[in-house]
Amino acid sequence: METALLSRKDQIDHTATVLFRARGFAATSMRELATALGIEAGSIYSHIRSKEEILHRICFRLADQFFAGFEDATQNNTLPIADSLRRAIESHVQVLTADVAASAVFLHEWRHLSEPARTEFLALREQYEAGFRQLLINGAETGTLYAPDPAFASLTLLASLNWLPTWYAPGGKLAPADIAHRLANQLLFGLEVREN
Amino acid sequence: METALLSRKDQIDHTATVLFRARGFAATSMRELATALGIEAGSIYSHIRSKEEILHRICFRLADQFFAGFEDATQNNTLPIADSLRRAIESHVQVLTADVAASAVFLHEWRHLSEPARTEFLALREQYEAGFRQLLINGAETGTLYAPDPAFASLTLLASLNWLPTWYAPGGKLAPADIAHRLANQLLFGLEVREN
DNA sequence: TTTTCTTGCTAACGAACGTTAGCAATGGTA
DNA sequence: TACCATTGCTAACGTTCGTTAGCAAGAAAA
Repeated sequence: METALLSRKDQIDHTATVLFRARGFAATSMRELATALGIEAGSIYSHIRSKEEILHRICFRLADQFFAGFEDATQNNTLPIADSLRRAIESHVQVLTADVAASAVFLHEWRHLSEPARTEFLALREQYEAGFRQLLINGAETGTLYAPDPAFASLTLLASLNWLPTWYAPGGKLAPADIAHRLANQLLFGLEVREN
Repeated sequence: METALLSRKDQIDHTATVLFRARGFAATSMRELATALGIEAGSIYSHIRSKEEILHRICFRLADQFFAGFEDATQNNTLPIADSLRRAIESHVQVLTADVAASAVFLHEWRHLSEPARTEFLALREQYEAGFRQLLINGAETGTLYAPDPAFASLTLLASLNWLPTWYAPGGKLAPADIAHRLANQLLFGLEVREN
C-alpha cells in the first residue's frame, strides 16, 4: 500500500479519537469503530492488540506534545516571566487546537486507562501542571506577577485553557493564534477596567 | 420505612452519582451500582425505570440549581455589574461545591442522554451561559468591565469555574466561599501586576 | 382485618461486548 | 520465482450488559 498517507494503524487511531471524543471511550464499540473505517470488527485486530492500546497511544502522544511545547516555550530564561507564561499559554493552546479531538480524549478519557498506565499518566499530568505552577511561583516571588496563591492560580489558568476543546471548532472565526492571544490577555489582565 | 433519611430512590441517585463521576456513565454497570447499594441488580428496577432515568434526574436537577442561583444572584439590577458578576460567580461555585460529584456528572456525562433529553439539556445550558454573556455585554457597554469580546470572555470565565470539580475536595484547605472569592478576584483582576 | 406500598429476591431473556482462530488475497521485496 | 508483511474476511468464544417476570416479606394505610 503506497497511496495511503496514513498507515492503517494511524487511520484507526485517528478515527477512534473522533469517536472516543464524541461518544466516550466506554460507549464506543469496536464494531462502531470498524464501521467508521469501512471494515469488519475482527479486522482491526490485525493492526492493534486491544481497544485500550488505542486510548493509551492517544493520551501519551498528547502528553509528549504538551511537554515538548512547554519546554520550547520556557527554555529561554532570560525572558520576563510574564512573557514565558504567555509563550507557555500559546503553546498549550496550539497543541489543543492542532487536534481538538485528541485533546478532548486526553483531557477526559484517561480514566479508562487501567493500571499502571493510569498512574503513569497522572504523574505526567501533575509534572506538566507543576511547570505552570513554578512559573507563577517565580513570577510571584520576583514581583512580576500578581498571584497571592500560585497553586490556586495555576489551576484556574489551566482550567480556562482546557475548556477550549469543548467549544473550539477548526475553521471558525478565530484562528488558534488569536485565541491564544486573547486567552493570555484575559488571564493576565482580568476583566476589571484598568485605572491606568 | 421511617428511619431512612433518604428514600431508596434518592439513595440510588446519590450512589449512582458517585459512580458515574468516578467511572463514567457508560462504564458503570447496574450490577456495580447494586453492589454499592448492598442489593441485587434486579432490585433497582423496583424504584427506577431505566439507567438513563437516573442520569436524567441528576443533570436536570443540577440545571435547576444553577438557574435558581443565578436568578437570585442577579435579580438586584441596581448593583454595579461587576458586583452582579461576582455574585453570579459565587453562586455558581456554591452549586458546584455543594455536590461535586453531581456537578461532575452534569458537566461531563450529559452526552449519554438520548434525544430529546440531550437537546433539551443543551438548550438549558446555552440559556444559562447566555446569562453570563449578557452580564459581560452589559458591563462592556457601560464601560464597567473590560471585555473586548464578551462572548469569548464568558466562555473563559465559565471554563475556569467548571474545572473546579476536577480538583475540589470537600473539607480541604479552602472553604467554598474562599474559593469563590479567589476565583472572582483572579478573573476580575488578572495575573498581571497592577500599576495603580 | 384487608389492602396497598415498599422493598427485595432469583432466574433468566436477548443483545451487545472485546477478542480470537483460521484462512485468504494482495503487493512489494529477496 | 519465492517470500513475507499488510490487510481483511467469517465465524465464533465467553462474558457482561440492561432489563423483565414472577414471587414474597414486611410495614403502613384503609
